[in-house]
Amino acid sequence: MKTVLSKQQCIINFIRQFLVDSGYPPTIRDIVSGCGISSTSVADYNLNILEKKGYIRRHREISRGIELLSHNPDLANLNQIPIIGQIAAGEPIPVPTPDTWDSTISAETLEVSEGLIQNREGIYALKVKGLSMVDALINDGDIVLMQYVNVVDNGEMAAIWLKAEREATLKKVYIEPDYIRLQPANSQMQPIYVDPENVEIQGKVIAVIRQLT
Amino acid sequence: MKTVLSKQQCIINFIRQFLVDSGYPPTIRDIVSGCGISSTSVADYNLNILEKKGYIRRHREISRGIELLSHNPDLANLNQIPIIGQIAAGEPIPVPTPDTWDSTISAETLEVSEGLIQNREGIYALKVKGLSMVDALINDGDIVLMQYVNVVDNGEMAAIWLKAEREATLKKVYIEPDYIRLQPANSQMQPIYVDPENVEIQGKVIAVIRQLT
DNA sequence: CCTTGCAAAGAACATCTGTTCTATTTTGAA
DNA sequence: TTCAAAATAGAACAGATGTTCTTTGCAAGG
Repeated sequence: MKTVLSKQQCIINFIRQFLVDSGYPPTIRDIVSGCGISSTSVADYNLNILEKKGYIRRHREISRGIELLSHNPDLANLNQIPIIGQIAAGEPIPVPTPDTWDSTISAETLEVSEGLIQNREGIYALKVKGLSMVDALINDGDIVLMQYVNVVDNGEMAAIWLKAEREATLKKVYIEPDYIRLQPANSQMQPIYVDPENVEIQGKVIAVIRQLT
Repeated sequence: MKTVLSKQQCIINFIRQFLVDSGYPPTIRDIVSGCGISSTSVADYNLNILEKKGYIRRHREISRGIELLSHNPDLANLNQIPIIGQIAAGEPIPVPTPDTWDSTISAETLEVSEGLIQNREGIYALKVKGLSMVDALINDGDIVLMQYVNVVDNGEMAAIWLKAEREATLKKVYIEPDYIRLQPANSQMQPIYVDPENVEIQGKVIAVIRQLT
């Protein structure tokens, strides 16, 4: 199997990894050996192209003067999100209210990078139990990242508790004159319409994470 | 009158600031001029003390080999995964060539916590384009975390390239005596059976991440 | 076929940069 | 004060490292 990554992409990745590992940028010769390049001039050549394309900035005449422009890893921050329970059809959704928030103790937590949850408050996670959400493209065992809210904008995916049916589900919510339309995320499925009185919004979905073995 | 900041304190601050400003660590002579020190040997002398005290790590014989230890533990368990392209039915699975480079590669990366990818090698990510993977519970715009492999265990979800159909797809793969069974992740869907000759495995799916607004 | 331009190899070069050595000054305790 | 340790100066050295130049291979276009 031949090399899958193009030379320039390999260089970018290598610099990024080197930076994380070492705390300082690589030399041209580090890149040469790290990316299997044959000559320093080839690395130099490609670095110039990468600079022209805007991926890096080079500081001439300065050793290790390669600055990665795309991303500042220092800003990356991991957040511990509590997995406070599971969501399944026919079971109540265990949502923490702001006052009970602090006392919530959860066994599991999820590590999420800052990018997924941008400065948002009231984030928690639920584990999906059962196959009742497949129409929302959510499988058994998936983790849904949630944000605690009372109201949602039209079209946002939210955790809904249908009082009459005693059923929890994840759907896109559209508020229309006489009823609320719950649209599955799967475009091949039909929406369902429910009485606003019957709906209780428990939070909106920020992200879905499915981990396979 | 004495300087308020001790020399060593000044050095630490200078290194930190220099790193933020430049993206690479300072040389000893940068420190000399930045902290008003009179000789490189003095800077060297104090850097050694700082290393002994545990504030920095020095990499000998390496230019700019000064690593600030204070902020690094957070970075340790965060990984930058390159999003190297997109996967869609009817398009080749992106093996980045110089032309796909410009349009797709981007310096786009995904920050993933160590837990999601446990010490695995050859991890990359693809963005799913189109609705052709809904039977695998994967939506338009989802990110799939992939690992390069040639063979997969029975039941693992993998990126498949069907040569005859010229179609890329994500399915669970089961190798059976005379054919390969491709099972959608969605249990409501039927499997398809294909000739082993027609199948090219491009990598297996480690995780699916769907980010909603 | 020839030309042109991109990409790559390899080597030589200039200088950037950490290290080291010795001499000198300052500090702090006895 | 006196002396030893700590800290500072300055310079020279050796190795690390970016740059540049020439040559070569290859593919596209005329």
